Amino acid sequence: MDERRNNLLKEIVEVYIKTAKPVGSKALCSKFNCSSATIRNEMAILEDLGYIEKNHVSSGRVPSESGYRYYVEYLMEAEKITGSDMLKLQKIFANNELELSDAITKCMEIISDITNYTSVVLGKSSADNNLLQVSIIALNDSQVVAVVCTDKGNVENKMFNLPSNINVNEIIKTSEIINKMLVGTPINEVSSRMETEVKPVIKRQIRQYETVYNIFYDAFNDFVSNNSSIHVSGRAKIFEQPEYNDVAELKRLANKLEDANFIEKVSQADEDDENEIKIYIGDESEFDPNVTIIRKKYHINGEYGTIAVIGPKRMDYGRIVSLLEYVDEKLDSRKEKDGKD
Amino acid sequence: MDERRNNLLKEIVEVYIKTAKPVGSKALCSKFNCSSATIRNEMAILEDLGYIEKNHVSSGRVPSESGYRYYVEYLMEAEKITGSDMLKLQKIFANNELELSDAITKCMEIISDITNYTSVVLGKSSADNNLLQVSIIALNDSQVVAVVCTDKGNVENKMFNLPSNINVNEIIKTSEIINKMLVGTPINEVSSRMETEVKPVIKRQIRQYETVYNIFYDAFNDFVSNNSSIHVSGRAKIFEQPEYNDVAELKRLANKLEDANFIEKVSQADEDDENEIKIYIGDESEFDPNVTIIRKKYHINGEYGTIAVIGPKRMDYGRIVSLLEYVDEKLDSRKEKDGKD
DNA sequence: TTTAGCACTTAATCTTTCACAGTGCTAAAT
DNA sequence: ATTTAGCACTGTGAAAGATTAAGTGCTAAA
Repeated sequence: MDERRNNLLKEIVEVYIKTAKPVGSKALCSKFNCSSATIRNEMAILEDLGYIEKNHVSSGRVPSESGYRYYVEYLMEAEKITGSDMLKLQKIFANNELELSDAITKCMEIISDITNYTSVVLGKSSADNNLLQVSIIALNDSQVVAVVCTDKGNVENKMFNLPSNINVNEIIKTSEIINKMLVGTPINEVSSRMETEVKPVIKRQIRQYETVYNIFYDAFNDFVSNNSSIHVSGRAKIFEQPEYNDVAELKRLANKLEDANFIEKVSQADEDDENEIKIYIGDESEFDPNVTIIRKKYHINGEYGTIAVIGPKRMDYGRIVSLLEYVDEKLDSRKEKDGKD
Repeated sequence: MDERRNNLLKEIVEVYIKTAKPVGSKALCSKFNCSSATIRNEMAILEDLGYIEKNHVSSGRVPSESGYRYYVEYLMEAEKITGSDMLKLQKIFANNELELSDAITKCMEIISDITNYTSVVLGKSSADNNLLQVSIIALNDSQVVAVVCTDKGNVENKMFNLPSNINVNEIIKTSEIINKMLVGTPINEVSSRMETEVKPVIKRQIRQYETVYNIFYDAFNDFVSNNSSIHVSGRAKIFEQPEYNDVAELKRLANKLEDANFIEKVSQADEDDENEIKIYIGDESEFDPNVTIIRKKYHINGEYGTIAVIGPKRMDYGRIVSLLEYVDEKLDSRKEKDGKD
């Protein structure tokens, strides 16, 4: 891959990103000061290398999946966020009242808005949270609410109907035992410590210990499973992209975006590096062969999360990366200012 | 409108609902034991009356908005829920573990699934709830969580950063005052009683009373505004309907279903009768001229809500009504069994 | 290596044709 | 007074061809 060939591929990818139309040899002559025939020769080589494709024998070229991959890896220039993009996001961070997690959501809404891609915020509050206390609020003789609170201020609650043979006081007594034993325990370890350490203790002190135990066990489990928030913005925005100018394709994607485990697939960022923006092109996304997902982990105040943008493979990589970088940077600086974590 | 004409309109509507294709005169001959010419004569009259329409001069007839209206008002027969439909919903109510509000959501998911329409559950927990207690949980010297709990077991929480000149104990003291004064107050009246009754009291007893007051005021306000849940099922299901076999129409609806205030428009059920299933056809829906919304209010355990189904105007009115009736009935019986409310 | 030239390919668009499903109207039949 | 048969007419939709535009690959010369 000599320099001209690299530049040619770069140009093809970028023109295609901009126009969504296959790129022909003529269109590139002027840029490279040579004839269309020369370009064609080079294109033939790029095609042999698998970086570009033809839709049919006489069509212009379109980047292939590995073409995009090569582009983001070696050709894409670090793009600075544009002034107007920055301006729109700045407004959000200017407002210090906004809680950080709301600020993230708002940012992604705006990104979705200005780019016509779909964006996702997945927040997982449970990680890095330690149990602060579990309290019992009695509604009446037969109903109680268990409220679980962590040291990071995340709260989750669950209501229970008590069987008639269980007294509210026993529940409260149990909660006191748990508080004494488990304060400070990482929230996702609480369940197992309940089983191994707490259960034997309350077995001795509480009459109907099985039922009582289950109430608390359920409440903690609920915490871990419920305490994640999901925000999808602009589900319909992505349909504005010209690749979805087709009923079948449109329905297919609409269904996928609706699918319950869509979030899961989009945000399997567990293995992502904490500090890196990752790009998953087409099949790499494991969500849909025709989209690209760009995502970044974040970590503020004991809330782990992922922000992600979903667009066509022909998405504006440079712009999205610059936008996500900006958001991330702003979050970092706010985090420091708040002085927590 | 003599009987034959009524039956004719009924048949046209029902055939069109089933086939989504304009209904011609020939297709109805056998059903009415007369020639197509006779049917045509009658059709011309129905068209003059505004109940049916033609797409073009030589097409079959399609019900008009007022045709559908007339149909649901006078012609539609009370349909009994079909066995297979019932079976699918029964599974949900068989599971007594499920909380009622979850059961509703599940039901609507299933309805969306089996009918290919979109469904919505809007729950408003705040109505009919009375304040049980507000508790303060201190995370550290500068952060507290206010937990508001109602007698129906609805809990909402909000975290606050304390300014350095405010002591946690003052917050706790305030919470005790509030609890003493306001227990049992309907949750949506709490804000105003805070202003008129509580504020003067804490003004005397608490130093930085303005800031402290605002914390609680905000927490209560949050309760009222946050304590509504929205579930939309099968946003993409409705696209399977043949009327959305067109990119522009599909995008239009996708955008509307995405729109933030879509829920609001769909569920403006305030003026609906508590016990009646209401049908809003086309423009009547105030959401979109090309859809019908069928909805029903529900009211269980201090949770007001609305369930709604959104489909094309050509939706299966009888079936949806029977499904919603069934769900409502089951909710009622569960409500009695639980013995609350 | 590059380029001009040319034959060839395909998609896309437009036009024409044609059958079909349906209508409205008239005049005869019941 | 209704109902019906018959017929001319109309818009749709699918199929078939014609035409154009964009772009390619290859060859041979520069």
